Amino acid sequence: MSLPPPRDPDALPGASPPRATIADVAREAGVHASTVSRALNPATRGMVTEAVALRVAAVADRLGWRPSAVAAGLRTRKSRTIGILVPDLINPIFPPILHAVETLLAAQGYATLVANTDNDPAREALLIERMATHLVDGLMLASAAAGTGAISLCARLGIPAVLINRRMPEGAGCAAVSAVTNDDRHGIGLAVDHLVALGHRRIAHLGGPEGVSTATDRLQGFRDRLAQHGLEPAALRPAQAYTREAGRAAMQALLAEPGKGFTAVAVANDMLCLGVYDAMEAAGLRVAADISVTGFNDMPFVDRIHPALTTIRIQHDAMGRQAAEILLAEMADPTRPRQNIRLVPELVIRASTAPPVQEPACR
Amino acid sequence: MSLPPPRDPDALPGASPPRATIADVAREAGVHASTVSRALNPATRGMVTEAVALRVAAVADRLGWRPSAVAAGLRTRKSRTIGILVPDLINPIFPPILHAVETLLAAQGYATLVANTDNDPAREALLIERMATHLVDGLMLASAAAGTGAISLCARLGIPAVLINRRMPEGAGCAAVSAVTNDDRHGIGLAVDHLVALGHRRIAHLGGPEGVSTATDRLQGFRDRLAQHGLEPAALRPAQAYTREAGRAAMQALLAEPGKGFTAVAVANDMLCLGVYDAMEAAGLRVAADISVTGFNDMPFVDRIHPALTTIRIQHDAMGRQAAEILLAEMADPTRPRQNIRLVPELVIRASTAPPVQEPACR
DNA sequence: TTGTAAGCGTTATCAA
DNA sequence: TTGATAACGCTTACAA
Repeated sequence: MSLPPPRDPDALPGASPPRATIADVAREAGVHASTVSRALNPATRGMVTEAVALRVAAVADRLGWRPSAVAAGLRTRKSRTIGILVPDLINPIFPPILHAVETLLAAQGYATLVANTDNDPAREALLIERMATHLVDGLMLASAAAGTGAISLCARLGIPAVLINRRMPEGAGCAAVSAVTNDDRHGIGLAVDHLVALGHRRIAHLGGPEGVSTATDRLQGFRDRLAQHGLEPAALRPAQAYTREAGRAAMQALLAEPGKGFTAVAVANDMLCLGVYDAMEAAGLRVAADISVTGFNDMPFVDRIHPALTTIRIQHDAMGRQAAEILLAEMADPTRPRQNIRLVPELVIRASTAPPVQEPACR
Repeated sequence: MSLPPPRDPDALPGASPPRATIADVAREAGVHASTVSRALNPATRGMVTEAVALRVAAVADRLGWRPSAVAAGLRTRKSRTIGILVPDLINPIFPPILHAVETLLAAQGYATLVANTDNDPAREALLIERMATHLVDGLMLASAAAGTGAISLCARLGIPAVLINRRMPEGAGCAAVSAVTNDDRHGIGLAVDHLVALGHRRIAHLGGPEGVSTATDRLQGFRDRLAQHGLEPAALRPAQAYTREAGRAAMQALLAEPGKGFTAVAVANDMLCLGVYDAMEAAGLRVAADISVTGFNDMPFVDRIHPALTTIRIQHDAMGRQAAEILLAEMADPTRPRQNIRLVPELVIRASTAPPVQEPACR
């Protein structure tokens, strides 16, 4: 690639020269604009003589021509842009997913538009509308809580969409949209198995916010696996959100419940666990020694918290990558059958779980 | 807002009805398209009679009209889109910045295009070109290593840009681009003061990758403050990158250096500290008890690692917000003087620092 | 293989 | 205040 032509030295700083257009290249190369378009577009290069293609490319290069995705998009109704909505970028499980998504899309020539919904359905709808305005070719929703209209909004707007780490409730039009999630039921089951194997019999569940599919699945998986061991939940409590603060509050409430002694708590996600640690510290209880704690996600650095968290490792990367691949495939062929991918999680045993004490520390 | 017209029940799934355009609205409302444009664009609404504005709005609403940012962008050469380049989304200091940026920009009606450079200058250049293709109105660079052509590329492309958490080296055309950074020299100085106050005299520095402005500034700040205390660095070592693994490797090297006993190490960032902890554990050394460690950034959850990290808290939010504000201001007025904002960091004392032992654990 | 011409949806300029 | 017209930069039937 050569440099663009030297700038007019008299130009105001900030006032850059007008970009070369296809018409400019056409004039310089002595061919028609449509020929330039064909020569410069990799998909249509074959329609043009090798010699012409070379000459046009050289001229384009010399003039510093850059394609205008905007002009092309107006004509083709495609922006080569994909939007991704996340509930909360601060939650460490999303950056790895976003990283995987962006990397895969960039390799395919797509730009990635990111927005935070902050768990606000109204904001989510607004952002989807805005993305539609920008003519995104597809949308990845890591934010759609079951029951909100995000998915039907996408359908109305004619935007292909896939869900990441969220899925539609069973039966509620599952087939309408593809989803890539963890096998949350299986995952929480691994935690239950581990706790039971350690000897725990009185196990509580600190769940995610109600209505979120990950929370629902993990709760259900918890109950089912416990039942398979012939046990009942010692206590159940949803957190208000997947935040450290909500985890602290929920754990405090759990500890305060009368007559609900438990020796272990299976928590719906790692972020909540940080709050659980906070609440236990405040209550003078030791993690593992007094109450065993399991997390979910194996988010970065939980191997370095104290005590290191026993948790369920999910496949962040695969999640982002697969969702992006499915979206691209469905964009290319809208009749393609929808997919419901469940990635298999794995148990990571660290130091936050131990055999139970004889007397429940919390009763 | 009312619903768009019901879809044709015979339409293929995925084949949504063509979106209403301004021309459609004009026909239905019995006015000319340009009038519709004026009525619907908040900036020009005043040019049109109240009655007409109302009628047009009603029709637009009924037809489910949405503006096409693409068409408008082609005409106005503005996309209402801002790009942000980050070196590594996985590094936890970036999500909060990105969150702040996206929130502020969304409130101003801008969409945010995100891309990862993975610290690769070639990739960075490519992504900037691609963003130019998408006609971004401005660019936020959290990735520009001093010396790479990113800034001059933006200038050539005529894209307003600001740096976040990075700045141009002194004298190297500082004035050309605004930057929002931490006062890194002051920040590392706080760590040095704290260690000296604890009684440390043999203090090492584990720095960031060479050529990165944060690394340069922190190194310089370390030396300067140490000199003010009448001390020499006990040892200096740059990490290859701001990663846990690079931190581990650099700490191993530091521990292996002959005759360089030190009782404390001021590390250039928290991520590196995780590796420092790893290396110390592997070497059978205790953080704080044997060697005190300070970090930089106060990234999420370092209060929960063991021992809790003494570090320098930076203003992530303010950084993203201010950078976005400056960018918007410079987009509005390109002649606006460039700004070089340095945010003031603060020392957070936790458990990774303690008075030195008499005999250096590492000599 | 190349040229012609129309059009994507919006906004800006000019005239009425 | 509103209407007519052109233009933004590119793609794509269709014609040559």
